Amino acid sequence: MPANLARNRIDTRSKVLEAALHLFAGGGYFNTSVHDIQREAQVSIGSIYHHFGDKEGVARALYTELLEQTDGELKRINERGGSAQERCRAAVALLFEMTEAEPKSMQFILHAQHREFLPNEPPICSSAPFRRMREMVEAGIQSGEIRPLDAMIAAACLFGGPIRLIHLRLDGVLAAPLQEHLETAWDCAWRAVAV
Amino acid sequence: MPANLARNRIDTRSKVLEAALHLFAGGGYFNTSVHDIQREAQVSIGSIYHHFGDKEGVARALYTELLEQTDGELKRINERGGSAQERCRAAVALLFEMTEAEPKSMQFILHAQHREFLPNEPPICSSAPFRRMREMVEAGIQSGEIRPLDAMIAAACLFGGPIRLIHLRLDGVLAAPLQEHLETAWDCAWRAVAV
DNA sequence: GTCTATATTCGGATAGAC
DNA sequence: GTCTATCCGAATATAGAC
Repeated sequence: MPANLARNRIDTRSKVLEAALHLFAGGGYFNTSVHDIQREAQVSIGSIYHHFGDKEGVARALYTELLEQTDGELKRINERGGSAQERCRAAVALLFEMTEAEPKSMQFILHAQHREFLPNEPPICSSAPFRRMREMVEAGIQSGEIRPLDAMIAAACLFGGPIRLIHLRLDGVLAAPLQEHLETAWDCAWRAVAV
Repeated sequence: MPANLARNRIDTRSKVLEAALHLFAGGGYFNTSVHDIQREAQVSIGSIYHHFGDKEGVARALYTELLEQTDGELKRINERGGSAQERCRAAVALLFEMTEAEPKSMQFILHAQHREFLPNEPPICSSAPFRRMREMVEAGIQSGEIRPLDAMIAAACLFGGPIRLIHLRLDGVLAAPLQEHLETAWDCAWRAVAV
């Protein structure tokens, strides 16, 4: 396959996804028309339908792409080894960094109600990244770092505070970058479940 | 004003709101048409526009009504007195009870992205109920029950876990009623911020 | 205040040339 | 693979009788 052909294909595809992310994160899926995406991406509407089938296909591609990316980062944290505490803390740090570096992505992953426009997707909390975070908590329970609670409950209690802060930041309620709150937030989170 | 006239007016209005809540909570605002509401409420579409102006008006009425109701309950908790710890715990218990008793209301208040369809509303976290919960936390900091953190951060850390659990329950990920997790969830939450 | 019928806009999706 | 022009259904909102 000629390189420039592949390049063009990728370019169009990613131009669409980038535009869609921008618009979905800003006004939401339903307030964004395919015509809006087309205009923003500087691509014809025919191309969008050619690549993604329908509007839902754009959202689905974006969703799975972002989740896979996030899951990859979490996987790397796990592979670095260390205690459950260190891994969980690194996960929170990662989410905070992502929120500051890619607020739109975070907005779309965490803040949107996907089931309203991707009816076949399972709830976000049973997606790969969330499962992986739960696994970290399970490991912590096994190793005795975390109190012997139901893993699902413990994960909610551990990550609930940090996730709440991400929501507040995305809503513009918190003025300062999340990193400035990392130490405090992590301290609180860990106290909640530590032995 | 004749009683039956008032009755009818209230009946129509509340029939519409109940139907709208059902549909909004089930499929979301944008997947619900005014015709759907009309059908579900057994009311003419003209009545809906007469009472609420437009579709957004229905959502707004529902939203403010539910928030006021919730805020009223929280206010009563505050008026009962007691330590900040007791009040905050009562707030969590209230939210858990509401989730089980009125899952649709909770879904609509907590889970929906209101800014997508009520563009003029402030974010939910700056609404009256959330403000009131933050005030409870501030009182706890004043009284020395809670560590001297930024009140916004402390509130997020304290209520983040329980709110996360509510989300999980509404998504059908948790099988058991939230009340069964109240003791554990509160214990974790309080450890996060207690002195 | 409530109803039915209707207007109008808009947005998702397709056709078919290049 | 990309483009433009077009179709068509759906959904919001209104008109106007009762």
